[in-house]
Order: sequence, then structure tokens, then C-alpha cells
Amino acid sequence: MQQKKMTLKGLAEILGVHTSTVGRVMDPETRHMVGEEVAQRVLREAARHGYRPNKMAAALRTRRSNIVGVMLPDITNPVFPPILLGIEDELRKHGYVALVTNAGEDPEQQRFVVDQLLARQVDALILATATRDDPVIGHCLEAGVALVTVNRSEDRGRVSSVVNDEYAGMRLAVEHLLALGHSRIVHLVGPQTLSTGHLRREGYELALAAHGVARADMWLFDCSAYTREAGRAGCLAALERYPQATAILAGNDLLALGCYDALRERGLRCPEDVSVVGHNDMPFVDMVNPPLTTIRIGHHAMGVQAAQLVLRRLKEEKDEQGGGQVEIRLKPELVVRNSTTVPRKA
Amino acid sequence: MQQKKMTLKGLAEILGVHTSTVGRVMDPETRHMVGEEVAQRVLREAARHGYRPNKMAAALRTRRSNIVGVMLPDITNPVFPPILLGIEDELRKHGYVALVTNAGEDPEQQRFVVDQLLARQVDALILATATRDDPVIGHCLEAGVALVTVNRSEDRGRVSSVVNDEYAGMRLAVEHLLALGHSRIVHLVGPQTLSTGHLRREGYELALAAHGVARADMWLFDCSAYTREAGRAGCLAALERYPQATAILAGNDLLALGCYDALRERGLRCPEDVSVVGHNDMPFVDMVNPPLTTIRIGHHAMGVQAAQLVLRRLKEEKDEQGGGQVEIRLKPELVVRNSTTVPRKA
DNA sequence: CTGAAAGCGCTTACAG
DNA sequence: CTGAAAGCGCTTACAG
Repeated sequence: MQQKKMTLKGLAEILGVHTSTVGRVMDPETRHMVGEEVAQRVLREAARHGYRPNKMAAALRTRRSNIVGVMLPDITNPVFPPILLGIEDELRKHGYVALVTNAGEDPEQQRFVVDQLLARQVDALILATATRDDPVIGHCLEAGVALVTVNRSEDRGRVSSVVNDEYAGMRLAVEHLLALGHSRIVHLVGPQTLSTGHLRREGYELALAAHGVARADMWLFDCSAYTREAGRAGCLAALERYPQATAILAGNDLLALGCYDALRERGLRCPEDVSVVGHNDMPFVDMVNPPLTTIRIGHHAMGVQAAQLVLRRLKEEKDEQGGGQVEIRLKPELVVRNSTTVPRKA
Repeated sequence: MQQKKMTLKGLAEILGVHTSTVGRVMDPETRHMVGEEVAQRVLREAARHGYRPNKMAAALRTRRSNIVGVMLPDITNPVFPPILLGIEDELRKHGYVALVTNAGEDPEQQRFVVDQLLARQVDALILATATRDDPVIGHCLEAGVALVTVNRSEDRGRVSSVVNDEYAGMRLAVEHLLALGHSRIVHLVGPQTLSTGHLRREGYELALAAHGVARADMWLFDCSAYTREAGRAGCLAALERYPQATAILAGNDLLALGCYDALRERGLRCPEDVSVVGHNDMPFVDMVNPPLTTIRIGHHAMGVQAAQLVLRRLKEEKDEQGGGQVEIRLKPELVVRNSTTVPRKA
């Protein structure tokens, strides 16, 4: 059963040819260099033994592992699986695989994980963990790996990224609420250490300003993390501070679900008393009560683009072309469901 | 910036010692073989150059990659991320990493993915894709890799597995409904090609039989897949066939959510008209309307156990001990929320 | 305690 | 069209 692993050398011995001949046949690119008849014999024998070339050995020799490392902050957060799927789909098309690891939010742990990935000779890194001022990115840059950031970006522009257009998303959300007649809109702000939290906050301010809303009427409330519990606490406190609020624009869907908890606790109805808008359109927010109005982000597409970008970078590297950093911004979409309606009468 | 990659040989040259000396120092296990003073010099120089041993080269030499391949059917299904997390956490503790890939449900594609993983020299495989009669498992067995199945198992007992105790879960669900007073309980059956679908069905029958319910009063309805849409269609058809049903026991949470859709379409209220029970307790089913009563499965623990099992198998392999196949069954838990109540009056 | 040497399984310039 | 040889970066028995 446990058939002994066949190698190039083994096959060559059986066939009475040189290993380099077998090697040439196994690679479709170089197969033409070998005589038709010999090639067929080699192929047949390889198949008979279920020969599978050892890619690690090849990687060692060519200094190309065809592995891209992917570091996630939390695979359990529903936005990441689709991104990952997009990355994998695209990489696979080009003969690459993803070495995915979950690193949490702690920079020390992340640095450790990056070192693990580098020790395993990944050709490139895709980081979904970026913070605006990210020490780990510096670490990666020093190591000299090809690098791309996905979903989040850093502030210093040292690395290419594929992100959502956060300004556009917030504009959609704000204009939806404005159109319904809301003028007292609280923004539950996500972590300011992350580009998403920061840019959505700016997007909220920009969108309101564009519609002539005064600074004083922009009601911001910080949440410590993108979690349901932080959303609940933030919403409770925001309701206290701004009792006249008729709508809440949450930094993401998890915060929005926390708002649902808080509103229920306060005996307020959504959307009749307070409208709520989320951000991400993560799975199943159409099933909650009430179905959540939110901003849909193309997570799968984001993964695909990130993979393409990193693959392109790898190609340029080989061609010795420098190439500056780019930021690819995907357009989000408003999904109106039942958590938003016209404001209650004051 | 892009500092040239340092190697054992490079360090040895700089230090004027032999590569094997440097090698011995880099491995804590063999460090004691080297003189204290030399070891310190080596360590200092290694740190100065940010030396990171090439694990691929080591793997080639030792024939141990310390990589475990993990094959998933669909990372987008919320039950898998926690399993994955458990696997990774445990593997990391032992110096292993997971090479995760999403393979879909198609056996051809899965076989291809397995070959990819094997070509990359994984030491072992954890499959979350198992079907009751699984051709891909045969393929893996032939290749002679250490193998463990997680969440699902195959029928032939050729491979160890870590699964949920499906009988126990169904007993909890059935007895909960019985205790509420239901006697007309439909079971929306999951795919019979999967151990989960099959065993939950048997569990339903066993539990009802234990309470003296006649075969004729066991109302089964097959669903083609574990999806919300299949649940909706199945529920609609089941309602047609069994109009007196007062409760639905869905094969999993996704099917249960599909029931919600169907009930809404038929103008039936849950739980007043029909109680619904799910299976898995996946994230956010506490936020749907109504919050779902379901069976909680320890997915993270399942991943941890699967990793432990495969690691143990690897160790035995080294120790030349055969060791038969085992099945580890985790105990599930009933989570009562608002989708179940006493039956309506007939 | 340290060194010299062989070899893991490939790839690829260089000959012929 | 095919072969001989070197080498990717390690590890590890074998000497001394």
C-alpha cells in the first residue's frame, strides 16, 4: 500500500536514462527537448509509479517556492473567508498556493508568524492585518519579500494595497439616510488605528460637509474594536450623549449588530425609533431582525486583485523592473433592507 | 534594504568555522555540542545578519516538512473557520504549520488538490471533506500519508476521525421538542452522502423510537444540500406533505434558516405555528429572527483534537508502531433560544 | 569539541 | 537529442 516514494533518480535508473532526461520530460516546458519515443517511455513509467515531483526540492534549486504567505487577523471574522477564497482561486490559476495563517492582532505574534512564513521560503506576502502605522510591515520590507496589503492599508505608502473605497461607501450610506430625511446621524467610529476605521470616519465627515451639514452636527462616537460587544457599549453611550439621534451609521456590521442589542435593551425599535446602517454586508445580515441595511464590499474580488497584484510584483521582480506602489480601490454598493426608514417625529 | 539572504555557509565563512558547527548552534537540541564561546559568537553573528534557517532545505534533508495539509470543502461555511483555528493553534504549538486549501465538493478537484499538497511534501493530511464513500481517501491512503478526517467521517473505518456525536445531538433536540409537547416532528434530512446527514437521520429515528414513537410518525424529508435555499425548498415541500407538523428539526443551521424563509412565505409564525431547531450553533444564529434554538458543536475543540490525533500518528509512524484507527466523538450541547415553544393547538 | 563529506531531489548551464 | 556535473541550503553519521 504505502508505495515507496518515487524520485527522478529512481525513474532514471529503471529506464536506463539520465536523470536530466527524466527531468526534462516531466516539465512540459522542456519536454520538446527530448525525443518523442523516449519521452513517451518516461511518461508511462512515471504514471505507473504515481511519480509526483518534489516541489520543495525544485524550490530549493530554483529559489522559487511558488508559495504566497497570507496573514489574517481573524479567520473567524466573516469578511475574511471570501477574501481568502479570491486569493486562492487566483493563485491556483497561476500554479501558486497560499500558506494561510491566523496571527491575531498582536504585532509581536505577527512578527513571529511572518518569520515562520519567511523561513518556509514564501515568494511573497499578502497581509490582511495592516494597521495605519504598522511595525510588522517594516519588518517584512527589511526582509525584502514582495508585499501587498489587502482590505486595510498603511499610511506611509510603502506598500501596494487592494482596498475598498471607504469614502464612496460612507457617501452612499450618508446620502441614503439624508434622503430618508435624517439630519441627526451618529457615526459609531471603528478603531482609528485601522485604515478602515479612519477613512470611514473621514468619509462620514466629507459626505455630510458636502451636503452643508455643520461640523457641530457631526456626531461621532468611538468604539474600541470591531466587535458586537463594542458596538453595544458604544451605542448605549452614544444614545446617552445624543438622545435626539434618529440614525446610527455603524463602522461595520458587527458594530451594527451590537447596536441592535443596545436598542433592544433601551426599549427602542429599529427602524421606527432609530435607523441603523452597517458596513460590509457580511453573510446572514439579511437574516437578522430587522434585516440590515449596509454597504456591500466585494471581498472576493478584493482577494483576486490582491493575488494578481502580488503575482505581477513577482514578475516585475524577475524582470528587474522597480515599479512604484499602487492602491487599488474597489467600489462598494448600498444594500437597502429594513433597518432604515424615515426618522421618527421629534 | 533588501538584505541578501544569509545562509549557513555564508555565516560559516564570515566566522571562519565549519558549516556543521554553525548548524549545530542554530538547533537548540544540538547546541550543547559546541563550545560555549564559539556558540555565542555564532549566535551573535546570526542575529546581526537576521539569519533565518531555510526550512525547505532542512525538510528536504530530513524528509520532514513539518507541514500538515488541510483540505476544506468551503471556507465560507461558518463552521469551518473555528475548526481551522483549532487545528492551527494546536499545530503551531508543536512547530507545525497548516497548508490550508479550499477544494469544493468535487472529487476530481479534491484529488488534484491532494496531489498539490503531496507534491509540497506535507507530512500529513486533515480532511474536512470526507464523504461516506470517499474515493479521495483511497487516493490518499495509496499515497501513504498520515491521514485524519474532521467533522465528517467515512463509512469504511480506514481512517481515524474527530467528529461530533451526532446521535447525542439529535437526542438532545428530539427530547427538547418532546418535552415541550410536540409529537409531530419533521426532520429535514441533510445529504445522505455525508456522515453528518446520515447519522443525524439515524439519531432522530433512534431518539423517537426510544420514546415509543412509531415508525409511521417519523416524518422525514430529504434536502439535497446543506444550504439555505435547499432548506427553504425542503420546508415548503414538507409543509405540503405534513400539514399537521408542529416542529421542524433541521439537519443544520443553514437548513433551519431556509425554514425561516419558507415559513414566512407561507405566512406561518415561528415558533407560535411551527417550532424550528437547527444544528451547529454557527455564528450569529442568536441574532436572527427569532433567535435559533440549536445544537452547539465544539468546532474549535474538534480542530484541536484533529491536530493532536494527526501529530500522534506522525509520532507513532516514526516509532514504527502501527496503531489502529480511532474515532473521537465530541459531546454536543443544546442551546435553547426562541425558535421553539409549545405546539399550537391542533 | 570541531571538521570533512555525503546526500535529500531537483534544475540547468555546458558538452558532445 | 542526451549525458555529466555542479549546486540550491541544510543535516548528520563518521573521524579525529
